[in-house]
Amino acid sequence: MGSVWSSAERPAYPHQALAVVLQVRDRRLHAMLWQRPNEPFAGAWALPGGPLLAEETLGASVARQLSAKVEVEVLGHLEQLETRSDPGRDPRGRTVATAYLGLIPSHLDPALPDDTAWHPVDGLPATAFDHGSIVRSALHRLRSKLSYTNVGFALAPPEFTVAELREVYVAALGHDVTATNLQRVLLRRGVLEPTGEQAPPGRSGGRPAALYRFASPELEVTDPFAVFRPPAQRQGDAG
Amino acid sequence: MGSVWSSAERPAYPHQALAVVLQVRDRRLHAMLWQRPNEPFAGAWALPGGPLLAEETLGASVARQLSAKVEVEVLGHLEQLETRSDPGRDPRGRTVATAYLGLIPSHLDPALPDDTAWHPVDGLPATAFDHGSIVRSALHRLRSKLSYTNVGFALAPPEFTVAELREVYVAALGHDVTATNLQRVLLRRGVLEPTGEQAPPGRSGGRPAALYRFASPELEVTDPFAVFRPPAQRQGDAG
DNA sequence: TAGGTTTCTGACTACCAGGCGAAAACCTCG
DNA sequence: CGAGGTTTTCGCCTGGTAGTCAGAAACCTA
Repeated sequence: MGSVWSSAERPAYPHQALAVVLQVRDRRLHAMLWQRPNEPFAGAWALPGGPLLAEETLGASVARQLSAKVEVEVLGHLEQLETRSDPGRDPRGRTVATAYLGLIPSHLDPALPDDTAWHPVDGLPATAFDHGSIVRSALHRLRSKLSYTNVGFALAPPEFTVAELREVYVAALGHDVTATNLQRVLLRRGVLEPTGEQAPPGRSGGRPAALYRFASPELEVTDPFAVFRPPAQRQGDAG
Repeated sequence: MGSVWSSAERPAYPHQALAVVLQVRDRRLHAMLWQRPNEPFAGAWALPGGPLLAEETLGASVARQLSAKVEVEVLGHLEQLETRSDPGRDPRGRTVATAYLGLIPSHLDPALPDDTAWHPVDGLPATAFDHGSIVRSALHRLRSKLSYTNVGFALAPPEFTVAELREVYVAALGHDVTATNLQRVLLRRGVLEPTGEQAPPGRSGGRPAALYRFASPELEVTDPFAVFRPPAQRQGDAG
């Protein structure tokens, strides 16, 4: 890197920004994919994305590419995931691709182009390139972060009942979660707070639910657990 | 991406693979840096790395670049960290860089080239490009992973006493850790196991310490905590 | 007003991390 | 050979947090 490289020694590669956009729809977690009309992988489903342009960062690029599919304003969260560099990942020629993870709150239903659709993440159709494996990486990242951060805010509407939030978590995590425990854990951590309002009484009766919101619309990590923490930081140390 | 791009529409960029190589040396966590002889940033310290070649993956590239500094065999762990794409990150022209995190066990002392040296991570010298911020990212990643994975195996010798392991953790985490708690936590999780042997009695007396090893030389994540886990996975549920 | 449905709250259990002190096992010195 | 010092190990206690369950609360419909 310190040396001066001739152009022969500094090969350059087209670089793509890809996005795994996830949303809970109809109680299931979906990924946004578009269907390729041409070879290679004609008919297969691919992640939205495209070339990194000369003057933009990868973050700006992925936002720009996504704006061709949905209004970027619907994205509740966007973070870099990983970079794929297998020389054979695109049969047309070498490209490097950096994937991002994007999340859309469940109450939105943005219009999509004709070639683009939502697919449940369990049971994806045939995918192009290495995009199937990238979606699995994104899934893993999301499920981990749901446990020790407040990313949930990016999947849930601005205000919600505990029952609604539970549906989001069940769909995203892929397994059952009890409403009682979800509420208590998130309240104790301080990531959830009551709005003071009540949801309109249900169609089928029952006690009206209280409304909650996420305390911070920023991503915060609640330390995984208190293991190996400096002694002074603990709380209940009177003796 | 589905369309065919002309070369004007598919700009290409030199791509670097960088490595943040960390090791605990003399009870402090150090990063491996080399000093740039030329502009830009002449005299400043930079991460080892270099250009991604035509037929290699980023992982292979970073290993190849590192082999110019140390024998790659000393690396106990290597994982992708993040990709930097700021168009202005290199004043000579745009490059994209993918950083990796590498770890070397504390009992090794590989020979380094003359321009390369270890620097304590708290108190780095002037760094080139965005490399200082990349080191901070690596630090954050390492410290998180020490809490909920067994990456410690990549920083510690193959066999060690609890006191020795404690020194590694104290250096890497940057704060104190009690030997008692460290031993109990790691044993309970099953990431540590006794070898059955004893360390040679100390120079200054004292009870000889038992030797331990990491149970698995593979990276394993011990679930951060049991939050939002499926009900059936719990153990002591008799009623 | 009675019965059904949904939500909320509190109590109980299990598990895990942190801290402390005593006991164990070794050394050196007198 | 015993006393004192040093280091490690082990057990006990505390506090915090997650999971489960049952009952109370609050609404609807009939």
